[in-house]
Amino acid sequence: MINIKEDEKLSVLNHSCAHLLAQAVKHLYPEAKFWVGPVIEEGFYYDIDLGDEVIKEEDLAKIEKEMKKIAKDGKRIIRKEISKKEALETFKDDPYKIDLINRMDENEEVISCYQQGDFTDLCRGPHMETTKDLKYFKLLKVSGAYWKGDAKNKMLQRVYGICFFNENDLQEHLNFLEEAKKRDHRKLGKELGLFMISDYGPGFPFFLPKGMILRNILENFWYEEHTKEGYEFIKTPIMLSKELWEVSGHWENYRENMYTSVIDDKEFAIKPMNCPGGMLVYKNTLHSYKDLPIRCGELGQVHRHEASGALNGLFRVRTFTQDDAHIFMREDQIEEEIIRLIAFIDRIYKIFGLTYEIELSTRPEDKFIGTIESWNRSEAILQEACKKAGHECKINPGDGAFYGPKLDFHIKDSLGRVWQCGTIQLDANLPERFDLTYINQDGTKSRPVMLHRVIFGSIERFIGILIEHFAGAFPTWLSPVQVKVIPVNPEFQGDYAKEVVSFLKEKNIRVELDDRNEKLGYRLREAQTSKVPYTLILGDKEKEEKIVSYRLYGQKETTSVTMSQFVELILTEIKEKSLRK
RNA sequence: GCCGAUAUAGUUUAGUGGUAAAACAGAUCCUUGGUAAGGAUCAGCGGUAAGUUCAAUUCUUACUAUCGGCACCA
Repeated sequence: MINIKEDEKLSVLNHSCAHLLAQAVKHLYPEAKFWVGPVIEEGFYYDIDLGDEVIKEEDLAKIEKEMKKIAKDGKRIIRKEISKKEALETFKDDPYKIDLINRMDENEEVISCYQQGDFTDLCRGPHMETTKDLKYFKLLKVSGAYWKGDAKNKMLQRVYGICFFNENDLQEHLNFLEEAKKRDHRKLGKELGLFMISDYGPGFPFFLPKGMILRNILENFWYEEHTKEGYEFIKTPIMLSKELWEVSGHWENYRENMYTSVIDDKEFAIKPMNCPGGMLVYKNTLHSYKDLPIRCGELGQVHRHEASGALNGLFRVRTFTQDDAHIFMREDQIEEEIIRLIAFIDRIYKIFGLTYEIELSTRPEDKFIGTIESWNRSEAILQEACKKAGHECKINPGDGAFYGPKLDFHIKDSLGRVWQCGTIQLDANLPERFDLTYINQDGTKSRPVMLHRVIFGSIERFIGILIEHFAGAFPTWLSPVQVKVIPVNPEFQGDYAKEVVSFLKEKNIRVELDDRNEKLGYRLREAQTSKVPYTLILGDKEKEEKIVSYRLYGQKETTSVTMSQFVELILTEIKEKSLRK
């Protein structure tokens, strides 16, 4: 996927296109007031206040037409430098621009503007020389957007677009958007029978039999890998009393997202996170310094009341299963444990063919518990460990959890889109709140520190990402159906087909027989559209010679091998968790 | 939650102020086929609730859900 922001020339082009958009909007809606029009990874947008008027999807064509007209006229884009006073005068009719000017640095005495024909905009630049260069653009969508990104503010209208230097690049980008649409996990999830969401439970997904196979494989894989890494496992209750959430700080900091209920006059909350339960498990027994680190994993189902507008297939749901674990350590073990964890996460992502970047999210401005000193210390430790693990680490200020800073893993899928999945959160606060201790060599008590961490993030979201990443054509080890067996004529080779099916089933291969009275071509086609990795075609030749002819997903030709050769081939592929070519 | 759009069969869509259509999928049958799309027959539909109207799937309103964003976030 193209990142406009990272390409200097494309950035300038798109920035100029944003001005062109504003100019066209001004022509069509003279009352329009303008906030800002920055370049983003996928093009540009402009935030506009139209008073009572509304730009709708169908108006975009009209605006585009006006933009083309202005561009064709090809006015020069002229930079002007004026004083703050002059600027306040020039933009006196636009309160948004006045706000921008007043927010500027005291010592920034000279303010730059860019003029093209009848339109002048406040702007640092740089810009293209003339509007003539703006030929290959497309307006993509309109929506509301809060002024200054703050939900307390008024909503402006945001128009998104993208601009390229030639028709080909533009077309390529539009094709990419089409491709992404085809891979939409909501669409594929429906087509492949993986999951559903009912109107009776918005944000509460149902897993269907095929999706359940995928999910069970992922969970078993998770248990296996964590066992190798020295984890032990627990399951904690979904619902716990209000007092617990008061101790953990969730009642104070997270309540608006929690489902609560009164039982026998006592208030309870459904867990939005697994940590407090994990704390209680730790406290259940005494711990020696020799036992640390304790790595305690839980595939824990949490419920969070997410805003209705945030829901999106499996990506944003109201109940999901975190592949959670809490690691309790001595202070001197933190760094080593984090480095080890980063390597673990790296190994897991590689198996799926996913690349990633790490970001450090620091202390939120208002909602946090603990002291600023302890936050600073934790942030420094995370950053240092990340560096020592050989990874660069961008800073994402103010995005930490309320109990601690975190390293976030941003996964890049096969289309180059980015998703946040894994996170490692360093927490010195909850051990304090829950008064966790361990016994030292000299018999005194010390406070452990803990890590919260997930690798998939949520099983649901991760499955959504995998669906889109693989476009529904999962590697064989993950495929709900691994082999489809099709007798050319069920009447003549049906028995042989059944024999083959039961043989494969014995080897724990997930196999389906298609001996419907449908044309061969039709059944083959269906095997392809259901994205099954292997289709076995069994005719008289195969039956007589006791062989099978297999066709790989996405390929036309077939290969004939003996049964045992085929089993060996597929079992090796499953064992090695090979990615499909 | 906010801005905007959408809601018709299992799915994808068409169409209409006079009582709903197609394709695919499904069922039964004919066709017994080496890389989908021959035939016959059948079954199935207007998110919910109000309002306007002689008459509403069609117009209006509210609600609900979904989609594109914003805000929030695993």
